[in-house]
Amino acid sequence: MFNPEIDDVKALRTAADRVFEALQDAIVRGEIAPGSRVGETELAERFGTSRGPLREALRRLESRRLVERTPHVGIRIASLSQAALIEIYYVREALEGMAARLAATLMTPDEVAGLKALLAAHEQDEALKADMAYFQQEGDLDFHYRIIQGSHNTQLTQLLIGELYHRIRMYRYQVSAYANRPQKAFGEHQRIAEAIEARDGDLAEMLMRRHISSARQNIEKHQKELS
Amino acid sequence: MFNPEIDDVKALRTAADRVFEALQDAIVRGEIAPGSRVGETELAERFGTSRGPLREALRRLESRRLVERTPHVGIRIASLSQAALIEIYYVREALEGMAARLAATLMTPDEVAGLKALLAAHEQDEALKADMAYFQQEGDLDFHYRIIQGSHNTQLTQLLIGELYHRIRMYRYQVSAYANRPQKAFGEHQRIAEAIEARDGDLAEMLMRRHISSARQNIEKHQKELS
DNA sequence: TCAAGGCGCATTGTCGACAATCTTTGGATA
DNA sequence: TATCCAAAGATTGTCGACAATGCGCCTTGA
Repeated sequence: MFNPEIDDVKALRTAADRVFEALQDAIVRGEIAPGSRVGETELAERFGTSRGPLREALRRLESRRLVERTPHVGIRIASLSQAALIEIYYVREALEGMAARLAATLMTPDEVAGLKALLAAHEQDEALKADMAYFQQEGDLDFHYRIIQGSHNTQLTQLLIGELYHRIRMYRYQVSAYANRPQKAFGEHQRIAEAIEARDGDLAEMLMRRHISSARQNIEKHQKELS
Repeated sequence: MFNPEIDDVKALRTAADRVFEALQDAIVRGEIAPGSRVGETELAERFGTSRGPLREALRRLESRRLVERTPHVGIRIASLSQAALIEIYYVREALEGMAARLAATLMTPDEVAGLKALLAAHEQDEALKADMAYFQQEGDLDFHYRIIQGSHNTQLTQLLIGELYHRIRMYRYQVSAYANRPQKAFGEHQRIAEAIEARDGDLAEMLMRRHISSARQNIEKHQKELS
């Protein structure tokens, strides 16, 4: 198998990079309470480094809006408000719609085959553990990742996977996943995949936008019920 | 009187923030050659600070993809390839299309009036200095900025103005602006504004996407001619 | 003459200490 | 009793020095 520790050292040489990933992971997983203020010394100690590399990591996390910083005061872990989550879904709708459009044209046959295989696996899962929302969520992300990468647009991919998705995942950990209409979503996934296989960019974009728009409306409904 | 040094300190408290903005500006304006390697000590000296704050600024610029960093080797100023520019235009098309859609619904009457006033001013400019491409470009950005902010979507605005536009501007400085079909673009701007004023989100999005798509195709044509 | 290996230099990565700023706590006064 | 001011404590911002890594040059051997 593989040794994560050695692997880490080889993959991320500098302490600043290491603490960046570790801290990002801790924030996304909710191991640090959102909205809480944290001291630099405390964090540096926790991750076994000094404040120098830590501050570099914080600057990068600030760019990704995972921490909020106020000069001379300190940093606090970002908490994704309900309003911000809805806003992100509009951004997702636009970007992933475009990704689906591009994927319909640019995905290689191998990538299309992989997408179909993923859906087949999900179909099995769905029969077995229809109510295990967590795996549903992760499977959902896998599906979306593949289409985003299928756009063959590096800028688009970096923006979505490299920046937005961390915050979406953070929110999912916070509210431990809506009962996110799994069977309905699965059907939508399949029709999107079919449109891509048929190389129909217009349709793929439209279906993807509806898919994400539905998810957003679902979230909005839950938010209103809970308030 | 007033002391500019103190004033600087008041505007941007920390040296890291100051050097971040200054360096970003220098990169976007092309004052530092794209693709060139630069030493940390050299940069720190240039901006009158030490390497600590400079490295924090570099991390943020790395997040914005304005510099590329390789561990233990150094940083180089990003150079936007032609392929990357095209990719960014697809992202723009998706995001600004969504912005126009949202703006049609959410812009306040004041904002709509401001947008129309801006276009009226551009019409005057156009008559006076029809060939001054530079002002055309800046006017173009003003128009797009207003619609983006009119979306009232903070995430969308941050993504476009806070991240993407810096790189687009950088490219414009590099190639000192295409003769970017100014009169045609102006007409498109006006029709977009009309759609927003009519609160027609579908139309506003479609027109904005066509507008940006045309610009992209124009750039692609120029790229092919020059190669 | 060319290639391979090692040595030295330059640059980046990290750390601990010091300075600057904010927050809080305590007390004095209205 | 409430409010304002001041001083102390704690936290962030900055700096210079030291360690670690990579790169280039020189030497040495075939």
